This record gives sequence, C-alpha cells and structure tokens, in this order.
Amino acid sequence: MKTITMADVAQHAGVSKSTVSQYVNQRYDYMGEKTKERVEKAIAELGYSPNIIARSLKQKSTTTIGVIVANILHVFSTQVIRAIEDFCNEANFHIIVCNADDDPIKEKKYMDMLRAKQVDGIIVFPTGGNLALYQQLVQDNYPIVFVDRMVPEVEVNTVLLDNEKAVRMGVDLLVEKGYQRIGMVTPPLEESVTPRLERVSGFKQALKANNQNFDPNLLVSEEIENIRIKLDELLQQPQRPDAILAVNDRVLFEILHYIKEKKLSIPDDLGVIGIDDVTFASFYSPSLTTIAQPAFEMGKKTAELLLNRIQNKTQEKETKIYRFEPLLMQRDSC
Amino acid sequence: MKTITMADVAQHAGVSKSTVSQYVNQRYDYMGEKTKERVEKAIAELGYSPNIIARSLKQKSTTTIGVIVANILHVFSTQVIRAIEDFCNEANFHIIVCNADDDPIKEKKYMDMLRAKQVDGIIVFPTGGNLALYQQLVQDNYPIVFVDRMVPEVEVNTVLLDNEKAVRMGVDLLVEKGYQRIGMVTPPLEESVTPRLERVSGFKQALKANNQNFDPNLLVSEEIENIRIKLDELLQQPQRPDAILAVNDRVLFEILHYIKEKKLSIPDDLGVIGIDDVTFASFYSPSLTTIAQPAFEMGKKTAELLLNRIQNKTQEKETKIYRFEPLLMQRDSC
DNA sequence: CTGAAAGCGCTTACAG
DNA sequence: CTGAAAGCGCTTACAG
Repeated sequence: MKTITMADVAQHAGVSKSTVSQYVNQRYDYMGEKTKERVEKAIAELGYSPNIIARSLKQKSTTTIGVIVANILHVFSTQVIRAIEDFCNEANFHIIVCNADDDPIKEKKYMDMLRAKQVDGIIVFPTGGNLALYQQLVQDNYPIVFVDRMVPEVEVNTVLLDNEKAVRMGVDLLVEKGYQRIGMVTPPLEESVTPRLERVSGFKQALKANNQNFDPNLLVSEEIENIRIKLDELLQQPQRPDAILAVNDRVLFEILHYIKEKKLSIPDDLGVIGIDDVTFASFYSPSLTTIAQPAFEMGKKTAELLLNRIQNKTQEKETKIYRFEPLLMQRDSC
Repeated sequence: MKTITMADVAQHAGVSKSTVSQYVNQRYDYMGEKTKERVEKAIAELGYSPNIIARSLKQKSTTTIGVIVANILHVFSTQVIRAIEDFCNEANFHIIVCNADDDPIKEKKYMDMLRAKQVDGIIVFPTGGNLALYQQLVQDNYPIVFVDRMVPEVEVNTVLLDNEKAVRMGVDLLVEKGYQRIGMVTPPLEESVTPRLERVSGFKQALKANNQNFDPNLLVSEEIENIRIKLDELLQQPQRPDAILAVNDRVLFEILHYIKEKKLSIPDDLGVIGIDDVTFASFYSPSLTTIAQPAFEMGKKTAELLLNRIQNKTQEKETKIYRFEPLLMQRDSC
C-alpha cells in the first residue's frame, strides 16, 4: 500500500502543497471557499492523514513527552502515569513510558534516547544517580520535571508528598490512641530515595513533638526479603514496640504477612499504620488505617508543570518544590 | 542553545555528512582509520547526538510502538505493559501508552494519532467497537497484535488467557472440596469483553463436566457498584450458593467487602475463588485461592509477535490465537 | 487568495 | 575510501 502524501492530495485537488498544508492546519484566513472544498474532498477520497514525523522535523515539536518511572508495577507510579496521560491527552500529547528500575545506567540510556527522539520534555522519578546529566539538561533549558523524589543539587520543578507531615499524622494518631512505643519499618535508607529519608526524619521529629523518645532499636531498615526476620527480632525484644508505622505499601505487606504467620492480632497485639493506601485496606480484617498519597493530583500537577513549560514558554526561571498533603484514612488497625 | 547537527560535525571534522552518517551507523567497512578518529573526536567535542526524528522520516521506522490498554490502573494491564516495555527495551524500541477506557471513540482517536505519529506497530486491548478500523489496518498490512480480548471478525494475532480452562480449574477444585451449589459473579456481559463471556460459558461447561446443573439464579451479572446489593439477594435466597467464583479481581474485592460487612466466614459460610491473583492473597485471612494469569509471559509474547512482524518481515500471513495457561494458586478460601 | 522554493536533519545510491 | 546530490513529507516566508 503506497502511503498518501500531501503532494498526492495537492495533485488530486489541483492545488499546491502549500495550500493543502494551510488547509490541514486550519489556516483558512485567505482560502477561497471552493479551494477549501476541493482540498477537503481530495483528502477524503484519498484517505490522507498527515505524517506527523515530517511535521515534527520542521516544527521541532513532537507533542510527545517521556515519563521515566522507577517501576510501573508500583501502584503509586501507575496512578501518577494515569493522571499524566489524562492531562496530556487533553492537550493532544502522547507519553512514552520507561522503567528505570532504580538503575542510573538505565535511566541515562532512556533520557538520552528520549532526547534523541526529540520528545518535548521529560518527567522523571529520579534515581539520583545522574547528577551531571540532570544539570546538563537544566543548563540546556530542557523541559523536565521531577516527581516523587527530589535531587537537592538540581534546580528542577519537583512534585512531592509532604512526607514529614504524612509521618506526623501517623505518629499523632498512634499517640492519641495511647500507644507508647512506636516503631518504624523501612527498606534500606539510600541517599537517593528521598521519600524514605524524609519519612524517617519526620518520624523522629514527630516523636519529639509528642514528647516521646526516639529509640533506634525500634527503627528497622532492611531489604524487603529480610523484613519478616527482622520483624521477629524486633518483636521478641523485651522493649518491643506496641505499634508500627510502615514506610510504604511493600513494607506493610511484609508486616501483615508476619502478623498472620505468628497469629498476632491487630490492633491488640500491635497497632499498624501504613503509608500508601492499599486496595484491600477497607475490607481487610481489621480494616487498615493508612496515609494515602494524592497520586492523581500529583500526577496532574506534574504534567501541568511540564506542559506549561513546553507550551507557554513562560520562562519563569524560578523552580519550585510542590508538596502535596497526605490523606489520613482512619480505619481500625490502630 | 543551538542544536548540533550532522552538518556541524562534518564541518568540524573536515569530512562530508555522508561520512559522518556512515560513522554514526557503524558502517566502518571502507572507512579509513584516521577519518574514523576525526569523526569520533568531532562528535565528542561537539556533544553531538543524532536526531532520530530526521532519521525516522527517511527510514520510515520510528522504533516506537503504541500500546492501547483499557485502563493502566488495572493490575493485569500494568503487568502486561511492564513485560512489553522490557522486551522492547532489549530491541531499543519505545512504547507510547494510551488509556482507551473501553471507549471506542477514544480508541479510534489514539489509533489514528499513533499511526499519524508513524509508530511501527500497535498493541491493543481492543474495545471491539472499531471493526471497520481494525479491518482497515489488517488490509493495509499494518503491524498490530491484540491482547486480553479477541475480536472474532478480525484476523489479527491475539494473546489470550485460556479463560475456559481457568474457570474449569476453579470449578473442579470447588467440586473436589465438596461444594454443591457453585455461583459466579461477573460485571455485565458485554459482547466486546470476551474474557467475561468465555469465563461464563466455561462456567456452564465446567459444571456439566462435573455433573452439576447450571442454575441461572446463581449467576450474578451486575455493575461493580451494585454487586454487593445483588450478592445480598443471592445469599438470602433459600437455595443459596455455598461457593462463589469471582470473575475478576474487582469482583473479588466486592465479595470480600460484602463478607466482611455481614461478618460471614470463609470458607465455612462460603467458599471463594477469584480469577486474577491479588497482592494480598497470601496474607489475607483466610489466604485466598486464586487463578492467576501469566501476565508477564502474555505481555512478552505479545511484544515478541509484534516486533517479529515489524522487524523480520516474516510475512507469515497466518494469524493465530495464543492461549496461555492459567495458574491455580491453591490457598485456604475454599 | 495561491504557488514556487527553501529548508528541517538525516540516509543512501552512485560516481569517482 | 569519500563526497555531491537527491529525497523523506512536511512548513513557511515571500512573491505575485
């Protein structure tokens, strides 16, 4: 099947390519009514559809953006992507989705390829491992927005959860419920994964604000696979916690798993709160108190920031950190 | 910042654009060692990166494919997308992800735009609402693969779960466990959502194979929002089911919600099996018996079929339905 | 009101 | 072994 080009339409309609182009781009200002009809008819008859690649080459805009997530399998990423896609769809933009798997090398490869493909901008959940690259992009004035994680060294608009507040809400509630020894469980604290870091520091602050001591023995930081073992140690010690804050949904899963294994009871044996809402929170037994991220709002804001930057050219040099309010979903696990 | 083009590199290296192009595309066959070095140096010094859009225009390949899902928020879609992305990444392809929301109009818009953007092929979870369009694509010999759902009228490679077998595994297990009156709950049976249809017809067959009668009163087909109400009616009737098969994860959620509300007990009051594995199956109480879809294998196969079609040009005209084996995850809910 | 021409940044057959 | 030239399918300033 030979593809139909603008030249074919022009010939078929007996006009020039320029005129067809004007028509396609709806610049009817000076176009005669008859010309318009002729072109319209030719397009319909030939089933012509413009080649956007060719247009992109000339116009230097692909109406496509890249989105690099750590892992699309995480519920939070999925929700953010969905919100971005919805927003982009409104603006007739498309999104290319990439999984960097927390690997700076993969991240760099994707960023390079996306730029080579001339995407108009990039949204990234940064690994933090490509400082020089990020800085280069900023210097080139290339449109980019970070989400979920921040990179303090780089001046980029960034959309984040108010992590400290999220933890504070959890601790406040636990204290209010009378818990005395609150523990926290988190995956390893890597420097680049700022939400975890902020949640842990928020934890210490929140305890202090509630006149509780921070006991390092009640903070477990461990690979997901080993959390259940560590949890056992944590709960066997004499001064064991009476409540636990799970730093994210993956950790919450491990805690619930452990509790089922050991036939413990929530909230009697242990109060539990998780950051990140989970699908089964409301019908689990007991229903689970969680602190949800407003993922859709965050995704929308991220897309909005990027598209504004791409379209308006509102060169507001100023870059900001946008912090979103967590939502306390109070249920029965504490 | 002026962008560096191939012409700049050529000038800087004192060679022609052709030579730079040869170098970039690693066609060193006839290239002098010195020329090579000069070009390499020029590229490094200028920080040149080829414009893939320009290349695409000439080569008629964008190394990008489109993926149209019903909704990226569904876990199954997410897993399929992840597998597709991994496979594409190996081949240096990118994926544009779109949500059609089961809306044929959105689906058509996306398909048209993706083609206009010259993607090399499209993977779609078809709404079924664009027969003419699908057929046009097939006729144009445009690379396309369907996944999750089939459209019988269209000759396209399609990757599916063996839905009848999935249900049979569930029914067989329930019968084996001594359940006598097995019910099934599903969202509305729309003609285009073939998995649901196949699961219901598989349900009838499986009952027959187990010498059980199919009682239409035990089949609930209802919008998600109303399922709990219908469930109540279902379980209030004298001849109520002693076990229920949930046609997908969304339905399972409603069933579990209802059971918790009514303080019923699984599996004593009611046996439960769900199609689609769920994150909390193993640590729910009781742990939930599910029939999992091999989503990653399915996604991988889908990507493989499409890329083969795009790359090899193995014009094997023959199109096939690929059925994947469900996995019975036997746990304690029946 | 419409068309001829140049150009976006590449690739590629061909000449030498 | 390397370069000049044409062309991919558009857009756009400019001429008329």
